[in-house]
Amino acid sequence: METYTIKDIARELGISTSTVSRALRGSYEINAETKRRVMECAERLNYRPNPIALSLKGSASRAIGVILPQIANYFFSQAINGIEAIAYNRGYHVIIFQSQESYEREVANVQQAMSRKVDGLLMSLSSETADVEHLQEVLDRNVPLVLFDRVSSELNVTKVVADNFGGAFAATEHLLQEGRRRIAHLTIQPWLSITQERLAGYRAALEKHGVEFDENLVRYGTFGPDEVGPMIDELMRLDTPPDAFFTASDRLAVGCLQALRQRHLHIPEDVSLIGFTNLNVADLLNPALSTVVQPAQEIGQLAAERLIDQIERKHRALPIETVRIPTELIVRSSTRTEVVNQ
Amino acid sequence: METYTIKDIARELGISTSTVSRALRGSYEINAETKRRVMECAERLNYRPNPIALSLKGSASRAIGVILPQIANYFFSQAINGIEAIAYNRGYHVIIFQSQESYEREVANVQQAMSRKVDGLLMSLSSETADVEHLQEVLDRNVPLVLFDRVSSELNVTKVVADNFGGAFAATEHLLQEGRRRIAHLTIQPWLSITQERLAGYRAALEKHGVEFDENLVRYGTFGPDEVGPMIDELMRLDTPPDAFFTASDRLAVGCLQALRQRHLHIPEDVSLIGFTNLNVADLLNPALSTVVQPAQEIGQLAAERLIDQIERKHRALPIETVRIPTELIVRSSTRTEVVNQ
DNA sequence: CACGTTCCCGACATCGTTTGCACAAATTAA
DNA sequence: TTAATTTGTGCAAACGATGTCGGGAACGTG
Repeated sequence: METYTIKDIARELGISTSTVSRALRGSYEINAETKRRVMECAERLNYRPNPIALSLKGSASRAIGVILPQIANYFFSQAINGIEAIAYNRGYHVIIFQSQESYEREVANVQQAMSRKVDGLLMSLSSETADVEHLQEVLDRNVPLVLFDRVSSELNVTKVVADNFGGAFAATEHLLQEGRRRIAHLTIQPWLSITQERLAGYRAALEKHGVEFDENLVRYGTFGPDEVGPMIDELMRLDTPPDAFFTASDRLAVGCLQALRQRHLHIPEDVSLIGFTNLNVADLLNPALSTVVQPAQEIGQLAAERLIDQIERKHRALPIETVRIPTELIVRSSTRTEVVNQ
Repeated sequence: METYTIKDIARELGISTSTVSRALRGSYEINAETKRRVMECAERLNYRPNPIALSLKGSASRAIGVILPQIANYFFSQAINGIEAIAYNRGYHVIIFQSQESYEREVANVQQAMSRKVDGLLMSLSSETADVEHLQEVLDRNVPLVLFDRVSSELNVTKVVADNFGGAFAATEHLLQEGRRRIAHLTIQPWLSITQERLAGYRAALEKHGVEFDENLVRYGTFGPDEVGPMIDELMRLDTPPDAFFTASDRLAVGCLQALRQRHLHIPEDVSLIGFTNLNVADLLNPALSTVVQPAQEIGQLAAERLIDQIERKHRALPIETVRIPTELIVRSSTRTEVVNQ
């Protein structure tokens, strides 16, 4: 099958390309009969407008760019599903870029997306991203931008996030109610919004229950597969070692579970463990992992909806707001000291 | 920051756009001094060529398209990582499309990718895809195409796959050596290449060990979350019910584990279970899941390498071949009848 | 009959870049 | 000195689609 252009239709019908163009987009100033013939011919040749040419002209590309740290991550892959679902329904294509947690690549991705003329951008910041100049440029160019999950307070745009404070508060309070007092918090880079909010929730719960905050129990990092173990060893060597772990990400929760088991620390007898995760096999783990679940798919959906709303009503600026979606605490064996039914 | 074009440079320097264009790409027919001035100016304005315009011209876009069933899948997300790594090293951008296991969307994705002028296409077929006409078109347009994992025998292109036969053979033989005789095989759509190869490996192992093949023990399907349970009930009601399950995908392995546990069937005492999966938490499950591991990342890498080789040596056609990568059998508690050390 | 409208439609410029060709100036050869 | 060649540069077309003009035909109105 060839690719036909508006010219082929014009030649076939012996009319000009402008007429074809207008007929195709149903302009009122084209004769109904001409329109019909053009439509028929386009149908017959299986004509598809060339989006590249359209983009060159500066019109809408009906594509939205999604830039996020990495796809191989339960939270993000589910968020993408949410985004795709909405975008598809509203007639947009989704182009996905991974920053691989690298600032440099994030900047390159933004440039790619801009120069491929996406109609809008959906982003979750890389963990290396400290300044947001590259996003300021996006705004300067008047390209709609919505941030989700990993957002920046320096940017005045619509954001969609989970209720990180509430989730962390609930998790910590749950551990406290189970009688834990030395709760370690393993989390990611300190400058990320989600890190700060979760830490705040953790501290608030401690305070409410009269447990003193001990910064020795909080660890930040990227935590590759081999780093979790040593860090746990370090924590367990403290004068009063932790009796519970609250981790702030998927990878940390799994890495922590693995490391604790390798060290023959029993969960939840010796220490209990709760994660902030979207792992869909959390209940099949050994022991079943208590988690704070973030509605990843819903976050993706809402972010996509806001973005497309902005794209389509570009004239009348939509209000900028931060949408905060509740999280859910699911208690399983890894934090339950009573009899376990599984 | 504005976006500058070749015209701006030309105006700034009082020369023509053609000269700028040629200077930028280092044409031998441009004065060294002119070149230097152009380079300096481009540098100063932070000039970036507009890829859209380049694509319109029909030249390389330095982007490759990846079309696969879904991202939220351990195998595919790891494969994407492999693809990204290679593409990035060789200076290509990756544009990802999900077919969501829908033929219709796969076709739309192919069209999108073609009209966005990707330099090549990497694909894993949706489970609905029975004919490959839409891919024939890709070849007709002379766009390099490499298939991975879910491939079609009807297409004469380079393919990168796991050794599905060998993996299934090893898994089945392992179960037989553990004394199992009624091995159920839960698999996906029968027309997919991977399904057929795995089934063949399964049969070959049975045959080698003198166990008769019973087609009642083989089930095909898409298996949504609620379908695995009823199917297991059905199998367990057979005159001689299965004493082992061999599943052909990530989702099936997890779904099966969940369903078996809900039914209080003990693993591996009552039935044993082995999966064909890339689940990175397989060893943390309860019980730890034996698996045939496919080197997903390596498959992605090899596929990307082959594709880029083809793109860059388009003139001299590279040999078409099928690369088959060995799988690895990892035995864990879910199939081990002896004492379990986990 | 002259002029204004309306209705359809085509010519042409445009977006940013590459490229074939022409052409002037400078250099070399005869 | 004249002709031929080389060197460096600009003009214009092309890619596919849109949009601004403006023009021809048919009609109505004074």
